[in-house]
Amino acid sequence: MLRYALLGFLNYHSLNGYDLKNVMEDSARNFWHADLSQIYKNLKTLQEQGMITSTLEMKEDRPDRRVYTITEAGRREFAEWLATPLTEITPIKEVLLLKIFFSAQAERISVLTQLRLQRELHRRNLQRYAEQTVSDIEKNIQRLGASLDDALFWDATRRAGVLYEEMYIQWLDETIARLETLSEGGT
Amino acid sequence: MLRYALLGFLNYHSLNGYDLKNVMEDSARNFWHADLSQIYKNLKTLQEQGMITSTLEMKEDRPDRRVYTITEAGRREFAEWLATPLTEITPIKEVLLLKIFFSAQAERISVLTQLRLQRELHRRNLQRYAEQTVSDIEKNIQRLGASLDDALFWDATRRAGVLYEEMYIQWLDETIARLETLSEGGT
DNA sequence: AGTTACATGTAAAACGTTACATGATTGT
DNA sequence: ACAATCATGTAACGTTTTACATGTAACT
Repeated sequence: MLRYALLGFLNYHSLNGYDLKNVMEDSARNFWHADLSQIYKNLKTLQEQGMITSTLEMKEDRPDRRVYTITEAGRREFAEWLATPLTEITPIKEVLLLKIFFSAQAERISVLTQLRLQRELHRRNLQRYAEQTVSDIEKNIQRLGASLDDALFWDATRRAGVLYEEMYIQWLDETIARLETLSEGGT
Repeated sequence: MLRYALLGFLNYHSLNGYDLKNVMEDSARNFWHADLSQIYKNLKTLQEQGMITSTLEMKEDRPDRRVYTITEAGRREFAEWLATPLTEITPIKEVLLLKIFFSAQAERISVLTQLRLQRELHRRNLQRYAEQTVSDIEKNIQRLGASLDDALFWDATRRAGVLYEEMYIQWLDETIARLETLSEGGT
């Protein structure tokens, strides 16, 4: 899957591995992430498959950069992926829910502490997504040389992040409240 | 992570690999999943580490079953995991959002079709979670020999599934509406 | 006649994370 | 002084998926 993310970004603009990582983190961190070594490995594979080419830029004061450019074959593969509908839902793996599922066996106070900690983390995340306004998206448009059309879709993914965090916080509040009510009477 | 899911279920009741898979699918599919071969491999590792033991039950008409039982060391490791707070949020990887992010480059109609297909899939999922009532949870309580306390936490994870799907459908509706409005004027 | 349920596993490939190695420049 | 930014990569490890292998019994 990562290969398509990389092809997608390179389809706007030629970039090196390090910058790809940063661009991804700035624009897609609420629905996709990859660490640097994974990105480098994928770039190597994509080049071997002829989807991208690279040139080494020599720098005197800074480290050399290997800049990747998408090929025609790469554009075709990417366009094909874009046009192929997903026939399934992305399955979720949510560690907190796994823990909560088994938490009848844990100390009630410990569970509450953990839920409150997660609430704080999600609250911060929500704030970040909510503050990421149109001007931030415009910054990315310039950096990648994208069009105004892109802004619409990018904002839709940002909006998904906001809704997700709002939903998550609502669930945490509900669950915390239920546990607090229980604790009043018993242990 | 899967190891803790397996230990958690075995903490209620001894089970074989095949049944673990089914129990997991029935009770945890909205936040965790694993395929059979992965489960078998993890069970092997857990046994090597002394967290579980196994006995082979010979059957005449059906295949033999290897039934796993949690050890004291296993219970300790599981309890420790339960008590350790998560200091981070589980990062999301959502393929649909990755596609939408790049969809300015796709046919508008194709994007709409894909969003509508996902809406139908999420609608079905929501229905399933909403219909999974208290009686279903009671079934699982009996199957695993769990307590009524567990029902509270299991219902909380079910509720998380409902909220997630409602949120997802809301986002799809919003995004579809935005694209439809755009299409009225232009291409 | 074909599929699903029951049941366990191996092998290979794909995907992802963590640790290590290197080293200059810029900001606090 | 210390941390962060810039920059690329390898090695080892860990996780997950897919394909293969085997075989009976019950259901449609």
